[in-house]
Amino acid sequence: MVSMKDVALAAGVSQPAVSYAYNKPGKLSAAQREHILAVAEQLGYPGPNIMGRSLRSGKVGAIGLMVMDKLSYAFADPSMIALLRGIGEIGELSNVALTLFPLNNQRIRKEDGKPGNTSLAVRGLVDGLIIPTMPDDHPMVRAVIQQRIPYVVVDSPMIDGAHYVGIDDRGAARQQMRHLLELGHRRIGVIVDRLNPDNHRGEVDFKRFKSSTEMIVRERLTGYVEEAEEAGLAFSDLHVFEAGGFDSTVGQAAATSLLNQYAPTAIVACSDVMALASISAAQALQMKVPDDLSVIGFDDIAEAGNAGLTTIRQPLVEKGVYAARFLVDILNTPPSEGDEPKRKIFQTQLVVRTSTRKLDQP
Amino acid sequence: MVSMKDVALAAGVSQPAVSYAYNKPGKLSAAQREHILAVAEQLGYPGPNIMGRSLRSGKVGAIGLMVMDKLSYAFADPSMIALLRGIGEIGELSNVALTLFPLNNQRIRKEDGKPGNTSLAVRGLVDGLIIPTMPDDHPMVRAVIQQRIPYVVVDSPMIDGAHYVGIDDRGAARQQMRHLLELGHRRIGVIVDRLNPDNHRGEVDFKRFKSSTEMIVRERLTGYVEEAEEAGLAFSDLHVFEAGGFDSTVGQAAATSLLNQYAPTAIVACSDVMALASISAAQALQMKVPDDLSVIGFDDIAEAGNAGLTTIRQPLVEKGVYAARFLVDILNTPPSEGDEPKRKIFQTQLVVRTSTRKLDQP
DNA sequence: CTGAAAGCGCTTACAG
DNA sequence: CTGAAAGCGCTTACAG
Repeated sequence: MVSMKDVALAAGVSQPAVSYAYNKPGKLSAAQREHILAVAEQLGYPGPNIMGRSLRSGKVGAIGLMVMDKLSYAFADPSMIALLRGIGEIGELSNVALTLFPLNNQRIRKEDGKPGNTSLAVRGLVDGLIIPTMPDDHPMVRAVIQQRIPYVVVDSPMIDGAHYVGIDDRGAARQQMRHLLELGHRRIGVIVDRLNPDNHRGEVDFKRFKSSTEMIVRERLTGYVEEAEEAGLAFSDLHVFEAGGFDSTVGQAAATSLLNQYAPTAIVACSDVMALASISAAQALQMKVPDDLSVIGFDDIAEAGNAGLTTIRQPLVEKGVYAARFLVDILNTPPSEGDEPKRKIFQTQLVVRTSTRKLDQP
Repeated sequence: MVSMKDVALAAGVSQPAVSYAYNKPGKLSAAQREHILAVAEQLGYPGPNIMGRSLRSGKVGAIGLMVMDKLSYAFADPSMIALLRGIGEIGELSNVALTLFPLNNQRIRKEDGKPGNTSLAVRGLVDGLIIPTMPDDHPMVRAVIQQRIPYVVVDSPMIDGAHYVGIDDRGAARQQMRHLLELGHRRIGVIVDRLNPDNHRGEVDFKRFKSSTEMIVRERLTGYVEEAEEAGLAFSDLHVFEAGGFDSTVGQAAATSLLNQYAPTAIVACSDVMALASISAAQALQMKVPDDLSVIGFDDIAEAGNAGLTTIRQPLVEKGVYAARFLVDILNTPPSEGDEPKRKIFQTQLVVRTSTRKLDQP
């Protein structure tokens, strides 16, 4: 690998002169600069090495995205893809690379409290991080804060003083539930993806609901319960089922259990993926949507429109745009005392399609 | 930022001792090591900094993916997403991060040949690269080769001695065309996404076909032409239209022009996105698929199944798996003389659904 | 098992 | 405008 030293030697100048040729053209005469670059070209010198540069300057030129679970799951999740598209739009404006960190790769502080390898491989590889939808108090998030890596949270966790992009999850969830109640439904089932990252599947009792570490789902479920209570329904009337994951397969399993056990007339799902899985499950049981079952989702991903799914629209791509923009702003502006954290709470919107209908009076 | 030096000072040991505590436990007594790690913990030392480490060791712990065009386009492209899923599956096994480099961000060698900034920001940020579907002789690919960054090509360009993952594009394309010919179609239109990255749109003449820099599309088009010629049709009988991009919008525009100008009974598309766009265009013109128009795609993305699209299935995810596996192997095995480049050519398969049918005899 | 030295490639004060 | 020095944080021979 040819380095600045080699170029300097061949050009008959000092090594810093080569650095100036690339980074501070004003410090050199035009002739000197051209000579150096010509020699570099001839030697096949590829330009300043990022590692050397960033060790000195502290800047890398990449931003990172934390990914819970496996990377391959993330790329299978439409709402994550939408977020990535949004981040990508800003990333390219700002000329940075985007690095994805699957968290299940990272070695974290040992649980037993003994001194262990607390390494977070993020450090040094990126200038800042976007943290989307992590559980409360995840050790990785603690590590990021402790290392003072600049970061922006999308959706969760809500951290005091952190830059944040999200929506009013509880309010949107109430709107979801209200829609079904207004259509006359009272026997309503709920499908959530997961309340804790422990892959638990099945019916959710009050205790598990309250102990949830996933803020987004907990907030939505809280919204469902609040809205239902105003209509005279208790938590136990709702029949909440947890899929234990984010994909269609586990969603269908959860919905099948729910339908078999409680025969609801409507299902509220905490994501479109879960809602579409519920529709598949219903169809497999020879039920027609919306004639035999109303289903409402959350997100308004592209497939929702195709499938005629009634849902809550949230600006998935825009959230990525804002998160990336916030992060780039932070990185370009040295922090000073009294800085307010940047916050953006987007509006959501009920989109009524054909998967929900008025309950026939018996 | 607390560094090894600080930890060493506080622990009363040399700085290399701290390094050993993290990386070569055998070099220290257990007591010494525990003491150092305890002090590190107490100081909030986050572990060895990647930049410092990689400057010495030459290893980063991340692999990169080159992305033509904008990052946000890539995340909108189902076949790119599938590739990413495959790469993700291996990445997590090997405990590496995945960095995406949008090429339109990268500064490349000036076209005029004058000495310029030839920087490829990739260097130093990743240990190796996956290069998917780039034009022949792209300056970025040349830069990668010149800098001796380990890389694996997916689909294109075909480079002598390069590690490679792909399919038999020409053969698969012939199969596509053969399917329509066997159904009796003779007035056949072709929709390709793009033959050159110059955003040209419209009908493609023989000269443009031959000057294409996009190997994959060129190969497929060559397959169409070869197969058609065996059935007595010339290039000019095929009415090839170029969308000038990869998304549905430009695909619909191209298909609309094709349908209006030549009223074909069948369309061969070089991707499922283009095929589905063609179906939309046909429907907008009050044509029924397959009654008035047969359409065949390429890729077999998820939407193809839902839409009943006849297509060529290629293992999109598996290509990512192999590319990542190849790269990880290369990085873990020092290269030696006489190494054969790794190659994997996957089989493809015609999947007949409901978007194609036998041409009614007039 | 332990410590002091050298150096990875670079940038940035600093002195001429 | 130009050059020599220092140092970013780390790892790896090398000597004890």
